[in-house]
Amino acid sequence: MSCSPEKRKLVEEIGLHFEKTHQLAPLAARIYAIMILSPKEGHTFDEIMSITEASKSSVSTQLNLLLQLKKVEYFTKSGDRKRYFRGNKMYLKNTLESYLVNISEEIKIVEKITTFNASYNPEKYEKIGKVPMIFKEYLLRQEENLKSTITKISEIQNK
Amino acid sequence: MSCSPEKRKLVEEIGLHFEKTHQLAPLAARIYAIMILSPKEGHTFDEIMSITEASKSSVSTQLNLLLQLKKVEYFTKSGDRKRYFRGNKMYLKNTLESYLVNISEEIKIVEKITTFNASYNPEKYEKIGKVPMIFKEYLLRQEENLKSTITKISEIQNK
DNA sequence: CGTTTAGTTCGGTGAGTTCCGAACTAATTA
DNA sequence: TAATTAGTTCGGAACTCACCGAACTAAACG
Repeated sequence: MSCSPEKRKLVEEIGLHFEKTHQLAPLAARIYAIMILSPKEGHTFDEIMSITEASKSSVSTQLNLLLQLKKVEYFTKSGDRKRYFRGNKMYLKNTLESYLVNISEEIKIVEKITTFNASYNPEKYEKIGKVPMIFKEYLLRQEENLKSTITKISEIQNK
Repeated sequence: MSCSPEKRKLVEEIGLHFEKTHQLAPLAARIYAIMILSPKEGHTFDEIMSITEASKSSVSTQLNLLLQLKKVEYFTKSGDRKRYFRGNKMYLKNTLESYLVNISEEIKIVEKITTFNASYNPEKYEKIGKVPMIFKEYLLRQEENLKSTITKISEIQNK
């Protein structure tokens, strides 16, 4: 049984974080946390059940969701009917790519707001001045930061 | 009555965005969107009711929530019993500051994961190599970007 | 063949959320 | 003083969500 109290505590904490940042149900977030904390060897379905203390059906549903989202993958061992689940090796890259989508959405929203204000509230728009522009510049820098980080990670993982 | 079909559509769209990014109920998110699209003049309670087509009680509850979160503020006009609601002038700065909190949390989480893996899974940790380090560098750059943007906005708004 | 293993699928259930109407309050006006 | 205005508060209806148990399937084993 591979679960120290320390790991259990970390699973709880990282789970809470993943619930927010990846918009996952509590159980899915905890399963994902378990995967991240065991980078290579993989866990069986039963191990996940016993660590999370959740039911078979819940583990099945949430695990399939994580597989579908490509946050988790599995491998098999010959002469062993079980599947071994682990975090997708590209999980950090995938995380960054989803951040990139969010940033692009936010840039579009900011553009729509400034366009609207410029044409419908020109006099008020003048008063707000440079703030939306500075915000957009911030978003563009962040987009750049994300893109270059994704490239760096890809270079390492594809070699 | 200050509500073109274009504005209504934008309110819907930005509302959906705010629901996710600010974790607000649909109605609260729409009210906040209305405030952002009218930077200065302010809307009365009744205007908000008629734009959102929501009930008095719902508008009251969600508006008070937004006031409490300092996303919205109000002013009054002498000889007029109504309150005029508008987006908090510091809303972009406040938004960025909440991002900053999230980034700091994420940095802590990444540190905990790498520490855990370094001590409990040293051999696997070796194989993942530089990826978590690159991720942390990305987060630190983003933190820096946020901090300098907040400073810029403060300089403009405090003068 | 019957049984075990490794899951999946279905029909709830309990908790939480979002919104509403109705009754209320507190200040203002006629 | 009665009525209006500008909200607030309360109780509940309708809905969603996360999870569960029980019954199921499909492959492998004895």
